[in-house]
Amino acid sequence: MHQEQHPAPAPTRRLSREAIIDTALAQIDRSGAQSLSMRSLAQELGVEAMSLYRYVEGKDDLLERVVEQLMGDMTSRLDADLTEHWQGFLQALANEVRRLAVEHPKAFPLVATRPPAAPWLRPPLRSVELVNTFLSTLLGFGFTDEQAVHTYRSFSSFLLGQLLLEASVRGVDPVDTPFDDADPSGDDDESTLADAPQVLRLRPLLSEDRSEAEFETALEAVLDRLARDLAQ
Amino acid sequence: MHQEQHPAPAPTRRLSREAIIDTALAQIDRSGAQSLSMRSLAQELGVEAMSLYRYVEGKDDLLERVVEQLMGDMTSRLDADLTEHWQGFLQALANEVRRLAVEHPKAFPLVATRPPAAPWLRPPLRSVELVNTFLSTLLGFGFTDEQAVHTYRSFSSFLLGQLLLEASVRGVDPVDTPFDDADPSGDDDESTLADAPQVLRLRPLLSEDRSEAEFETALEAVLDRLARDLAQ
DNA sequence: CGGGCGCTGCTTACAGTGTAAGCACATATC
DNA sequence: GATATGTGCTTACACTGTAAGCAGCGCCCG
Repeated sequence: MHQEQHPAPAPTRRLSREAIIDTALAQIDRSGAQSLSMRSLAQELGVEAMSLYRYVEGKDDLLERVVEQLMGDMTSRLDADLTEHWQGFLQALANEVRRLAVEHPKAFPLVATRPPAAPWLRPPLRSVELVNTFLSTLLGFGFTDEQAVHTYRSFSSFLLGQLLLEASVRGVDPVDTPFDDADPSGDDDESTLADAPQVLRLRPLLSEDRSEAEFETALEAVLDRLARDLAQ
Repeated sequence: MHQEQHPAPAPTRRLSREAIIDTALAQIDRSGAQSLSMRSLAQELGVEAMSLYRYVEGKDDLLERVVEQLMGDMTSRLDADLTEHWQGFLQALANEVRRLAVEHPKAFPLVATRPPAAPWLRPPLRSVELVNTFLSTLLGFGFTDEQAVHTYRSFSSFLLGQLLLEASVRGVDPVDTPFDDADPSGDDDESTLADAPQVLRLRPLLSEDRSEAEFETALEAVLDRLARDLAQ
């Protein structure tokens, strides 16, 4: 029904919702969500801005679609990832969401901070299917309603805090060459840190990127905690 | 030095950085950071938009100042709040930041998600002084450098996840009268939830606002975990 | 006291944003 | 071939942040 009948009608002249969303995501990955405009997006698609409105309700809708695309087949990947204990499920979910944050650090803030469609959709778990999978999986493992919901809450805020911070670290462009940044005397850091001796002293330690290891251990801590809560 | 010499020169005609920042915060509290514009802010101050630029570098700078104002005297309040054990300090800090999130739910996303000035400033702890107080307090309690930094990391992502979610729940305007929202048949919720039976079933449970209690118990969990880490 | 000077707020202007409304043309159908 | 349908373009408007320069006031100094 929706098939093309021409052998090769035009190079890329044909617009499509998918292409728009993909290009939008690409542009966000490249230069951040802030600098995405309907016009720049249209230009990259070789098209005029208003043409996009045939496929998308507006910018908000577009961003929502991008988020939807990112959450994408996470649900299916998790269904396939059947494990024997709930810890395995949560671990798989955590890794899945983290992969998203690491692969799209500039886009992750969208997933994390866009106003959720419904009050029970807690970022960064933004798809109803996914939340449903979450709840029914846990219920399947014998959780009570309260336990499942409590776990959902704990887990989402764990993911949000951990990954939003990690994404924001990974999201900054390496434009700031950390050495030789002109201005060798009144360095921005030094001046601000004048009366913050501990920060100054611990700066190298604070700047280390331990995010992967920290994520793992924090995840284990959360799982431990949940196990303890369940046992009690 | 900065004294006024006139008895009463004009009603409010005198602009000031403080007044600008306060009004900006008020406007954000009222209608969200999204809808704050230099022009609307100027109008509320009975002034033209460009006048603001005498006191503020630009909009980004303004928002940064608002954040600064919010973090405000938190450091001093914490210094006064000397406690005997590090748990007390972290508890006081947590409550302080949570108070901020609860009192300014619409402004808190700024604190939480604005790109931090330095990589070692992890939202929502956005002031160098505060971070310095954090570190030196913990060091004062006998923490090693690594332990202090680790605690700083754990604690900031705990606060971020927990409070960003709480603020986003509290931040939505009660415009959505939950009943009688026209459109009685194809309700947005029902339609989306058609194939998410668990979400549909648990909706009341999911919509409950347990944020204060959850915050307390999550905080205790984090403190327990940290205590365990330290002992080992 | 007068003349400059600096500060304050205003005016104008421009480039950029999201998007509403209607037009032109290519395509698909009868 | 005529007509309907959709696709992309054009134009337009209200709004954003902000650069540049100007008008008037109060202050200080000669």
